[in-house]
Amino acid sequence: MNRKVTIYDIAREAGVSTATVTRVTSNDPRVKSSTRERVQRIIDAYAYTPSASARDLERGQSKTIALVLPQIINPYFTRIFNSANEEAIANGYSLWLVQSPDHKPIPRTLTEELIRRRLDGVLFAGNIWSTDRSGLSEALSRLRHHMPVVAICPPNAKLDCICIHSDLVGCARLPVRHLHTLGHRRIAFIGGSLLEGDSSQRGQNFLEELRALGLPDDPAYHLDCGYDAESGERAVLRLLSGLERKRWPTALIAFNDLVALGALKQIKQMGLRVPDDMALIGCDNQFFCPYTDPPLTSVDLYPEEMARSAVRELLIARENNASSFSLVRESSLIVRESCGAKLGYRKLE
Amino acid sequence: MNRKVTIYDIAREAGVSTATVTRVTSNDPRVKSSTRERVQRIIDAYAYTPSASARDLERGQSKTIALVLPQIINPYFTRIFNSANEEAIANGYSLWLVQSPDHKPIPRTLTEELIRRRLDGVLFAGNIWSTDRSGLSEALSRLRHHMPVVAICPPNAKLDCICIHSDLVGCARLPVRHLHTLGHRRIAFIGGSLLEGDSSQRGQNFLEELRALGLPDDPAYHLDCGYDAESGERAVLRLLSGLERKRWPTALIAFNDLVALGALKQIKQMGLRVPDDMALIGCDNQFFCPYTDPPLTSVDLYPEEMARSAVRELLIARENNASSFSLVRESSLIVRESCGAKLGYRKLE
DNA sequence: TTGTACGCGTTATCAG
DNA sequence: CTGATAACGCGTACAA
Repeated sequence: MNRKVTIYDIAREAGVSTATVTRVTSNDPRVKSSTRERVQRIIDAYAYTPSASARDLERGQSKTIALVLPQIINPYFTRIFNSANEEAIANGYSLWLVQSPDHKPIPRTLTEELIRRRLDGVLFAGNIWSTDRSGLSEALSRLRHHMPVVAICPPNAKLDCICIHSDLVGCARLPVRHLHTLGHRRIAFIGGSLLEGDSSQRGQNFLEELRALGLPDDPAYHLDCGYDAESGERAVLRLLSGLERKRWPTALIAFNDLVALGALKQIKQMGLRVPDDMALIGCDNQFFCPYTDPPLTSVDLYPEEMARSAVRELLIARENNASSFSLVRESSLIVRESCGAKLGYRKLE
Repeated sequence: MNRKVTIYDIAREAGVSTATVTRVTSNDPRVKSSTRERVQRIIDAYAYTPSASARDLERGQSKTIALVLPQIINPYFTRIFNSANEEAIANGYSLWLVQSPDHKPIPRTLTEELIRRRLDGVLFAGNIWSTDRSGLSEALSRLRHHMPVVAICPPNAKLDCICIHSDLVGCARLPVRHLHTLGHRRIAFIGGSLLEGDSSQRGQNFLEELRALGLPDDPAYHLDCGYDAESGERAVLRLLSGLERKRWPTALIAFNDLVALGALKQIKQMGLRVPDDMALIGCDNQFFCPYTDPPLTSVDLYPEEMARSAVRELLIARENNASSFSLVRESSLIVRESCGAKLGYRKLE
């Protein structure tokens, strides 16, 4: 951890001006090759590396974009990070991962930090628009004042930023239709929230789909709960213990695969078989889906593609700055065994 | 995205010097409260935020440390990130997550970038010391020249940096002893590698433990393979199909829970029951362990605590710069059902 | 092809 | 308590 060697040291040692050193480090062709070699030798000898902060200061930008996530434990977000990271790097940017807890206002310190660093953009993902998140629009508009903002979330005019959204309709329709085709009539939805934030969309669309098919949308058939496995366990227990047996749903749709994982355990624990007694469909098509018992049917929202597009939009928006909504790709149902289809199983009413 | 407002604008508008503005933004007490208020008003009105790069340039440091991971998909690394991130923030630092693929040299561009940014430290985790990673020592020593380096990895003198390591002995001993106590005599180990890199330690310790207990350390009983679920599936297939039935192991230890997940599926697919026909123990105690069927017994290495300590060491090492090895906490066996103990199951030889 | 000189936005120092 | 001014390390016109 020595004294930092600067461009001056190199210039002096090589007997050239700092401008020439810069030309060498930035591969500017306007340098005699003999000079270049000499300078490069000194650079190597001194292990000189230009300072990023000095360059950023000069250029007025950091070549970095931020990804703001509520958490990273859920592998869904991991996939978003990975994909966004790749795309950023491919475009010569760095990605900075920041966490901002769900269901809480975006901390003032966070937005300040983003601005302070003169980031070239921010990408939000994951339940941004929760109702208990006061001051969200203010935070976003303050950010927008300084850099392009893209959110992976349901289209929302209030947000006034570029929204990349997943296929919320398909994501509800696909599993409901599938189960309906298999003969199911009493279908329940667990997890997320019907009232609050982005995630409510999923539940709302589920209800609409039930109505469209003329199925009962009994309020007892949708339970709000959290987003993790434990929530899934509890939700199933609560759902079934609240209904007399003959009104039990024959199929369950979970907000995500984590919830499904918990639900699966609880269903089995209650002595029910999946899919025979209770079909189950999750969402996100996570890595563990093929490995549950039975393997979990799930909806793939293609988060990687969303993240990639989001980064692209961000980079484009640096010129043309407008808010917009766009869907990247329709979701698809990945059929495994937990829904019963693979087993040729057909529910008899 | 307006023209950036600088400290000069604020100073001029408030009729003070830039020094005073700095004093206000940095809460320096040596400012008359009336002046402070006036300046603060202007700052708010203009939404002024000091530039991080200018400050970094002046101070010669970035208040940021890097976490270098081979990947982030494996939730084990997610936990490390989370914990390191928290600890960094608690100390007033930011954490920058960087990926550098396994089994490949650390790219020159990466080390350059770390130095260029004048980071205050680097934290490596995850199979750093793989043999096919040429130039590792060079890369590390180059980094060490500029900033403290801490690695979460088995102690290794060649690395010449601070090593925080997990309890590699306990991590092998615990499951072996446990299975031995339950009556198992033919125990196999799958996943990771016995030859290459950090992960070999795990396999080596496993073998030693077998010998210590006088158990057969048949080479057929340890299979190298990858680190994910698919590897686990394949490993089991390969293991069992290579042995006549009477020589089949009665228990399996997997390199990690992902491998165990795949193994579990394959074992069941072959018509074997877990734990009755084949006991199974994983490693990392991941979130899905309670939700496999049967719930997976696993070893907890407490990666969160390692990461936390690693960050602390890093921050301390900025003064006192020496290489050292240390173990943070002993691992423990989290007993669930896949090993058979909970069921009071006892293997008869 | 090379060098000079200035600006980038802050913070720190020192003088008042 | 406040102000002037010199770094900080680099990129970039502009001049040579």
